[in-house]
Amino acid sequence: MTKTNTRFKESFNQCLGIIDDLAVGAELPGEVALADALKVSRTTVRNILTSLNDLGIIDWQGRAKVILRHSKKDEYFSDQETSPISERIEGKFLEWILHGDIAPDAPLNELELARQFNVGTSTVREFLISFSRFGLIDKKQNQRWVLRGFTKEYALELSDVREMFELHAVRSFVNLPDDHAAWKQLDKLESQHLKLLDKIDTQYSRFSELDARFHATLNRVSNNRFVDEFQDIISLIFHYHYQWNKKDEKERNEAAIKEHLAYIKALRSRNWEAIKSNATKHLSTAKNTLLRSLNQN
Amino acid sequence: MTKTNTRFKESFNQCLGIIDDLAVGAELPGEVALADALKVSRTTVRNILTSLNDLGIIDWQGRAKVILRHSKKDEYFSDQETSPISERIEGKFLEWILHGDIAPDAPLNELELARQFNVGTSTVREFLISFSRFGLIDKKQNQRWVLRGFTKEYALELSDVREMFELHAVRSFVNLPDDHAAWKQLDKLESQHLKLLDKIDTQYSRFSELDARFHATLNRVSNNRFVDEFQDIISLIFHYHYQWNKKDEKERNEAAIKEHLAYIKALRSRNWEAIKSNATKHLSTAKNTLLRSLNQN
DNA sequence: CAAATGTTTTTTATTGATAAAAATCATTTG
DNA sequence: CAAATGATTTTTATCAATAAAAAACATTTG
Repeated sequence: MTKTNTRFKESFNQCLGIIDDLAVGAELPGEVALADALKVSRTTVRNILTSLNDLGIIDWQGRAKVILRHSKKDEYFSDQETSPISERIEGKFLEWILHGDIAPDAPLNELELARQFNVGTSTVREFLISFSRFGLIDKKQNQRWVLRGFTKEYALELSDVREMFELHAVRSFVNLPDDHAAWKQLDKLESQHLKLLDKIDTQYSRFSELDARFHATLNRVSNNRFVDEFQDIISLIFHYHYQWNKKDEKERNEAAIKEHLAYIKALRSRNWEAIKSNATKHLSTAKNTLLRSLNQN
Repeated sequence: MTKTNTRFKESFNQCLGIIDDLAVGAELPGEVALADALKVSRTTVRNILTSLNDLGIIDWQGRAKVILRHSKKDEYFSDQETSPISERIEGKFLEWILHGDIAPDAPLNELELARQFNVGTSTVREFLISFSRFGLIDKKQNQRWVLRGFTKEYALELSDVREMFELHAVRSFVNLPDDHAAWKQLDKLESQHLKLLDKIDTQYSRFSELDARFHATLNRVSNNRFVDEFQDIISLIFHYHYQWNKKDEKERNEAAIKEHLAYIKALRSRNWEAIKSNATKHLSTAKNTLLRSLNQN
C-alpha cells in the first residue's frame, strides 16, 4: 500500500456536516472557500466534490454545486478510517508504554511494533524518532530502541522543567502591557473556568482540555519555540494521565479549577510574590497528582 | 543499496591502529575484548578479523590471532567512507542552512535534499524529523518542511532557555556535597583551561570542545533528560558557530577561558550571588557573540 | 481582469525488500 | 564449567516504487 487517503475521508465527513447544515437546493461555496474551511488543498476538495456528485448528494457542474439531498448515516466514513496512521500509532503506542506492563529498559522492536500496529517498519521508525523527544524512549546508533519508561524520575524531571519554564513565563506578566493579547485570553479562560465549575458534577472530565489551554496561554508569552515545544510534551502526558487516572477525578479537577482561578487573580494583581506562590502551589499539586498516579501501578 | 558498512570500515581503521601499536608477532586480544574496545558487536569484530586475515596482516585460527605485519597507509579506509550516512547529512545540512543563502520560510524539499546529499528520501525524512528538535525547521501534516532559519529570534530563544537551565543547574552547586563527582570534573576542567590558556596563541581553536564539556558538566548536575537534550542542541549550534565565525577567534576564546576560570572559582565559593553574576555574565557574552555572528551575514 | 475552475506537475506518506550489524544460541577449549 | 569461539537468528539502516495530497500553472467566466 502507499499513502492512505484518511485525509480525504476525514474531510469528506466534515463536508457532509457542512451540507447537512444547509438546505436542500442550496449552493455549496466555491472550491477555494471549501479548501479553506476544511484545511486541505483544492485537489482534495475536488475529489470530495466528485465523490459527492457520484453519490448523488450534489449536482456539480463547473461553479454550480447544488445540494440534492442530505446525507445518510452510513455514508460517513468510520472513525478508524479518518485518522492518519501516524496519529493512530501515537495513541496506541502511548497506551502501550504508559499502561502496558512493560518494564523500564525493555527493548523495543521496530518489526514487532509494525506488526502490532499494522503498519510498515519505516512508519514505526519515523514515529519512534519523532516520539523520542518525549524522553520516554532512547536509542543508540545501530542499536535497538529502549524504553526508559514512565517512571517517577520521568515525572520529576518533567515537572522540574515545567516549573522553570512556567515561572519564567509568568514573571513577565508583572510588566505585561495592558493591551497584550494574553489578558483577553485570560479573561476568556476565567469565564470558561467559572462555567465549568458551575457544572462540575457532570462535566468535570472536560477540565483536561481547559488545563492544557490555560498553561499554553501562560507559556506562550515567553515567545520561545523551545518552551512551546515542551508545552506539547506536557500537554500530551497530562492528557493521557487524565484519561486513565480516574480516581477522585471530580475532586481533583474541582480543586485545580479553584487554583487556576486564584492564579489568574494573582496574575492580574501583577504582584510577583503572589504570582510566584500561586504558580508554585499549583504546579506542585499537578506534580503530586502525576506522581501519585504512578504509585498505583 | 541497503545498509552501508561504514561501521565496519571505521572499526577496521581503529583496529589497524591497535595492531600498529603492538609488535609484530604479538597476539590480539579475544573477540569480546576487541568488541568492547571498538564499541561494536562481535559480529563486526569477526568480519574485521576475517578481512585482516585475508590481507595477511594477521594469521587467525580460532583463538590464535597473531600479528604478521603492520599496516600500510593505503589499507585504511578514507574518511568519507567511515562516517554513517545519517551523520554526514547532519554536517552538510547544517552547513547548508546556516551558511547557504536560504531565506527564512523557504520550503525544503525531501527529494531535492536526497539528491543533493546523495541518499534515499527516507533517510532525508528521518534526518529531518530528528533534526526538527533543533527548532530550525518545521512542518505540518502533509505539507512541506519549512526552514525557520538561523535568525536573531532563534539565537535569542536558544540563549534564554540556556540561561534558565544553566542558572537552575548552578544554583544546586551551593549545596552540592563535597564528594559529588562534579567537583572533581571541575578540577580537571580548570587545569585543562589553564593549560589551554598557556598555549592560547597556537591552540585557541581547541576551546570549542572544552567549552561544550564545561557547560555539559555544569548542567549535568540537574540530572534532567530534558536539560541534557537541550545541551546537545546548544553544543551543536555552538560547534558550528565556532567553526565558521573565525573573526577575533583567539581574543574571544581567551576572554571566554578567563570567564570560565572565574566562574569555576565562584562555584567553589558556594556563594550564590557570586555564582549567579559570573554565570549571567558569561552566558551573556556567549549570546552576544552568537548574535554578532548573525549580523555579519 | 480578478476570481473561480480546470489541468498538470511536484511532493509527501507509506510500503516491502535486502545487506549490515547486533543479539542470541550452541559448541568448544583450557 | 566458565570463558572463548562458532553458527544462527533477529533487528536495523537504507533504498526505490507508488498513490494521495499539495502546489503550480493554464484557462475560463462574470
